[in-house]
Amino acid sequence: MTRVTQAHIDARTQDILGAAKRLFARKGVDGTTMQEIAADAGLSAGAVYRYYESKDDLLRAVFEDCSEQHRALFEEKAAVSPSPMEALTDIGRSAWSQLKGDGFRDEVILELETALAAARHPDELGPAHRETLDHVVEMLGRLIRDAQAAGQIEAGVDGQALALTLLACYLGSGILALDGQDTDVLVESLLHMVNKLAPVAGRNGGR
Amino acid sequence: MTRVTQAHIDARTQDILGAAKRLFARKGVDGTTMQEIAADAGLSAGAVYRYYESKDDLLRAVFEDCSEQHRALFEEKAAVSPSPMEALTDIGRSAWSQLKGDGFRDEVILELETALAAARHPDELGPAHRETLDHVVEMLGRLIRDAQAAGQIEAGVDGQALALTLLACYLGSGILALDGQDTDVLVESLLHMVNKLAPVAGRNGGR
Amino acid sequence: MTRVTQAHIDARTQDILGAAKRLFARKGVDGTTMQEIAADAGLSAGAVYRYYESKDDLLRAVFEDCSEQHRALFEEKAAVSPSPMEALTDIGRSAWSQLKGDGFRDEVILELETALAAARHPDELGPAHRETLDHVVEMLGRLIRDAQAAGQIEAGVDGQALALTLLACYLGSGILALDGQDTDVLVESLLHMVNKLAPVAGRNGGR
Amino acid sequence: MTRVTQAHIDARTQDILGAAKRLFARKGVDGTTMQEIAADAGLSAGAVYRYYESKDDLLRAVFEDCSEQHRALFEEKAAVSPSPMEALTDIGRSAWSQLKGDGFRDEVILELETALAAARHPDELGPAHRETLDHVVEMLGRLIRDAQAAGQIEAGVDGQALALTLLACYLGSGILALDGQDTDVLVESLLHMVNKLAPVAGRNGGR
DNA sequence: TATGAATGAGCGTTCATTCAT
DNA sequence: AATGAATGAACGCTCATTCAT
Repeated sequence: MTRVTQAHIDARTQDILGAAKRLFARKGVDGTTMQEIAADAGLSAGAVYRYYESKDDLLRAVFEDCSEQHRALFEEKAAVSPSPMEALTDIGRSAWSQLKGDGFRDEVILELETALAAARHPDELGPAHRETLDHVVEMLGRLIRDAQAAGQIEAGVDGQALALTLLACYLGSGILALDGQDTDVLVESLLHMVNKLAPVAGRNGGR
Repeated sequence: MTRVTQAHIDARTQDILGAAKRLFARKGVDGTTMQEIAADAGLSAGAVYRYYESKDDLLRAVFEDCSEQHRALFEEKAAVSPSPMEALTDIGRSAWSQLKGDGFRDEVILELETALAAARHPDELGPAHRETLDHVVEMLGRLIRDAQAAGQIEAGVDGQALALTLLACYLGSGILALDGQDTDVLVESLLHMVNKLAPVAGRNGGR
Repeated sequence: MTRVTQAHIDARTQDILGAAKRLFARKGVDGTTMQEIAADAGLSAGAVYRYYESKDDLLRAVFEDCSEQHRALFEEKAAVSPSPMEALTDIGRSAWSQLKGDGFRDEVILELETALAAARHPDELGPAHRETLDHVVEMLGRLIRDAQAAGQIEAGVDGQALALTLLACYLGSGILALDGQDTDVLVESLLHMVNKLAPVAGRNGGR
Repeated sequence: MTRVTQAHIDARTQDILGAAKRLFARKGVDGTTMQEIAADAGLSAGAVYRYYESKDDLLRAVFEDCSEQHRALFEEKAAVSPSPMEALTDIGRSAWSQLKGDGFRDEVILELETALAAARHPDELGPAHRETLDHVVEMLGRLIRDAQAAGQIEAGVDGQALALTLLACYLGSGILALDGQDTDVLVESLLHMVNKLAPVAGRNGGR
């Protein structure tokens, strides 16, 4: 009998989540009050608790959303490219270009917060965080193995290790980007190195 | 001729700083009370304020100390090696091996906290953080240029970009290490790639 | 000719009152939310306010209902018995037997709550509470005087005082029953004493 | 090295306990804020938490103190009297006379609150409350048995039941006293009945 | 210099009550 | 008449900081 639709509830939930992400990123989790989140979401203090049980619960939702975003970022590009190496290149360029986007600064900060929280609460948040990272590594690893099968990367290369390296580079780039460093040149440098991993014969190509 | 020597004061100051680093890393800055820091340092709550004006002041000192450590980590190894490439390799191996050390977990966490704090307070903490990173990049860049001069790395490589890449990789490895990922294979993979940057003639050897 | 009949309204009012009594008794007045009462009565949060102006208003109704119950408890039995002494005995046994009934636990608790509320708000709730007690005392007093007139209790006994004593004993038994004490032996002990109040001649019978 | 003695700490603890008892009794537990308790005890809001972990903890202490008081009330008089019957009489008169004392009103209210709390939280508070009551019953039972041995009360009387009856009467008198009823005549009425329990021969004297 | 009791502002959270639908 | 989302004041509690000793 209520006029309030599920869509409305979902919208509010997203409003709050968005406000929380924005504020947690900019002022820190402890530096953000529930009042502020509510106000930012256009609600009164108490109303937030209809949608999230507690600040902790909200924080968990933010972390989850964050992981989802990161997972999606790498997922999308994986399928479309014609060759594995091109896919790798595309993913790299697109991932790094996001780093410069205005809205992405908050995502990076939240990824760091997530990592910290996971490190401090290994039992509650650790598994989820690790799973997210594992997922990305796995996807990259698969791409690398494909590239090896296609003769675009030396067979001797440890695909898992390389995947980890690329991920580490991406995460670290986030930190550097936060600091205002120019990370555009960084991805080119990285891609250059990856290209050098092509088998010599293959690189020399059609001679 | 006070009874209290400067040495005593310095020792106390270090006690407090150490306690703060340990606790900030493990429980978070806001999750740590001044009481706890004092207790951990063997002092009463009020005594801390003789050494640090405020919690913020103490936090600043922790960040500074942290930066100092990172700077030193890369500095040491730079001088001793016979060839630039070997120096690079040494630095990489030693930096990454530290990541596995038990006590280093705290350092990594604090580095992330520092990065976050710098991102949130660009005016107060940003410059110091950026300077620390710049310092490392500069040092690595110098080494790379030396390696290029010595014919160990292609002349065409952008030294600055490569330095950034290596640093990003190191920072990201910290996050992965926090998560329990094996970062030993990572550094080998990275060094392998760097080695591939040697000029073709050089790599092809005596032909 | 509204669709909503008075019967419907009354039923709702009773639903709410019942829910409030149950919950107030079990969780305390402050420990019970209007939401809970509404839910227990099968209504939404806001609907309660159509029947009771406020929580305080509802509480007042609960107290009143409670007093009514107590009054009725003693009233019923008073009329039917053939002799005053038997009436007294009947009332005692029936009152005490109720104490053991499962549903009566809540009534006892609410009686205590009423007493407390009356003590704390002598002006608003005091008179009503006192009147209820007075009513019972008066009824018992009348019975006792009847018993004296019938030679079943010494003429010298202060009827008012004895009535108070019996009431006190009943109220106290509620507290003991709440604690799980066996109050069955209690009433027998009390009745035994009351019987001893018979005039010596009467007790000795025809001598 | 502190100037603050244990005596000072104890005094504060008592201040707070006293304030809590007073306020809990007069305004109810939920109607009393920690602020008020602190203010009444001459402290700031936060200071209370040095002495009591939480409001619940403080409430527990109030209940305990209350039980202690009740226990002591019956204990004292038990020893001094020459004959068991006289002891019983003394205890009765002294217990009831306290009921009229100004400061005792609060104690009675708190006893009711304790009973309610025990009824609602049987696992946490129930045992302690029951123990207190048992203690009093036991003491009265012993006195009654002594009186029986001394020929002052019929051997046929169930001592335990009589003890319970006396206690119930006392507890109920508290409620009546709260209501402003005159409980002085009540105790006399009760003692009169107890005296009637003397063996007939004894009461009739040597004949 | 060191202590630790005290302060008090501020936070997360609850819930009686309102009101648009 | 009924709903239930929203309000917002108020509470219990924490903790950085101060200061008498």
